[in-house]
Amino acid sequence: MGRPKNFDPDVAVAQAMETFWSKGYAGTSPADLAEATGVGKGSLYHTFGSKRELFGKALDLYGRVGSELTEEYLNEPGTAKERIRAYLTLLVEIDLSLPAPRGCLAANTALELGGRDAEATRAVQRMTDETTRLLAERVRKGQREGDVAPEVDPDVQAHFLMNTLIGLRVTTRTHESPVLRQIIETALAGL
Amino acid sequence: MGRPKNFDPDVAVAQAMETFWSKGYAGTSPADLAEATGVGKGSLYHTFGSKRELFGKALDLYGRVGSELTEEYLNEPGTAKERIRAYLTLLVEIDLSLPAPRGCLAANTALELGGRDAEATRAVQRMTDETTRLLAERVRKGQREGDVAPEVDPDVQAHFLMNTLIGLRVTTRTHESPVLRQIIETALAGL
DNA sequence: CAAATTCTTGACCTTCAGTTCAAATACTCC
DNA sequence: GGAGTATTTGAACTGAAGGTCAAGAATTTG
Repeated sequence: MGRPKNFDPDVAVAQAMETFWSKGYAGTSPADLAEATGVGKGSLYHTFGSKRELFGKALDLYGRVGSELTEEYLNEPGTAKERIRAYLTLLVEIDLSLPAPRGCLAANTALELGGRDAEATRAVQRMTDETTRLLAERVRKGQREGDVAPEVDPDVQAHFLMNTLIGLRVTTRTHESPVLRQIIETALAGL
Repeated sequence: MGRPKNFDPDVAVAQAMETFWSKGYAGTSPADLAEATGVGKGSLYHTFGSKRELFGKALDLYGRVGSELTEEYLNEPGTAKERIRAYLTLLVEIDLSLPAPRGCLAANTALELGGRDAEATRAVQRMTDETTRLLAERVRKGQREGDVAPEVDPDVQAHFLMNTLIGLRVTTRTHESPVLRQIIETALAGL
């Protein structure tokens, strides 16, 4: 009953996510969000309550999409080293293909809101933990399949790779593809 | 001639640096800067021209202090691996000892202003390049002294370590000391 | 001391971020 | 069609960010 929405909230969240990703949380104004979604400011507030809540939804979406992509990509055929290399390379190349690299929304948020926004910090932590889990799982799979040495500690290795990944997505802001490839190759030496 | 300044601009820049470091560029208001420096807003504008220019000075100072610290710390007695371990550990522990970790001003700036502020991006790039250079030099020294294998490529290794360092200073926002130590240890395996 | 110069203070201005709201609009059910 | 409900729209509000400026205060030079 009542007037039907003339926009899809899920689509709007996705568009908001892109905007937050490119411009940061503080750097995105309600006017920006209205423009990005094609929805009036008032409507956005009516639907999402506040900028912060919309951002929360955007972060959640980012986490879901990211972990899906990670899982799929890591588990295509190949050795652990090959798949993790492909995964890291993919993320870097996507970012570099953009007019302006924007890194990882989670890492950006950790830096922008870390400490000052407990909930955002927790959300970021959940995402990194999830990715770390998937990496550790993939390393274990590699050990079962014999392409990763048994003395490697999957959890330690996963934390290390996650840290490298975060670094890469900052380094894309200032460095070019060849350097990034070398970093990836060096990081994979332990596998 | 004229009325003498009743504050030291260099000190004010240092205080501004701390504030930008903790709160980010956009998150720091002229009022914040006035409070942090104990200097009136008007005076700050009179001396530094604009918030952006003050930030530029703060970034420069950060670069100078950082590269000095890096050089000294890396070149105390010990093997390359020991000294680089000590250096990475130092930075992480300093950050963790703070009420709220604030990472690395350069990395924070790369994420906050990367793309949108060409000069800031260049400044950050200069700093990372400088640190990378110092790391590469230290690896070479290790090779001369026989504690680093000759087949290691110092430049590649330095880029890799720099990337790890950047990652660490984001990861401090969400993770605890033991995990960070493991990451450092894993990253040092190539030395 | 007067003149010239530079710095400080704090009020003031403009712009915009973030949000709210009243009125208008679109729909369903009876 | 009218009642009731939900959404849209854009105007309007509040507060603060970033910056400017006129007036006065502190100094050196003559």
